[in-house]
Amino acid sequence: MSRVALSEESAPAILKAVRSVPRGKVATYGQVATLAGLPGRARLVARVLRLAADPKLPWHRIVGRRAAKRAQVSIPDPEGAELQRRRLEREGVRFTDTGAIALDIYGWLPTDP
DNA sequence: CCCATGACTGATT
DNA sequence: TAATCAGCCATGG
Repeated sequence: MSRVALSEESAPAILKAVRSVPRGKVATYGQVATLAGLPGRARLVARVLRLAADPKLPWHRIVGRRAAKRAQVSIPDPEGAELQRRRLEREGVRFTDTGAIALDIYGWLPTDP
């Protein structure tokens, strides 16, 4: 009867971790997964965010690790990627000339609120 | 059970 | 820095 998908079951913890990322900072999918107690489930985090309908959710603060070393926000939809970038820049997150994010500066460290 | 897909990631080249 | 490859995990056909 209760055959609920794992993504639905883990959603609460994942969304909570996402909401814990402070403004002006960014976290990676893998980081959020670990924070949610689901190490190694980065793709699960991505799935949950894609299906999340909560407009209050700061999903734009979650980026792929690739976004750190080079330009790639992981979002398939070009419009969504552009929206994410605008939202981040609005919070003070700056991108390099190549379109990458300096995680060593804006990457969130749970010990740095 | 096999296979394909994906808002991922680390290692290699 | 960028492009590839190979693992990885959950979901759905």
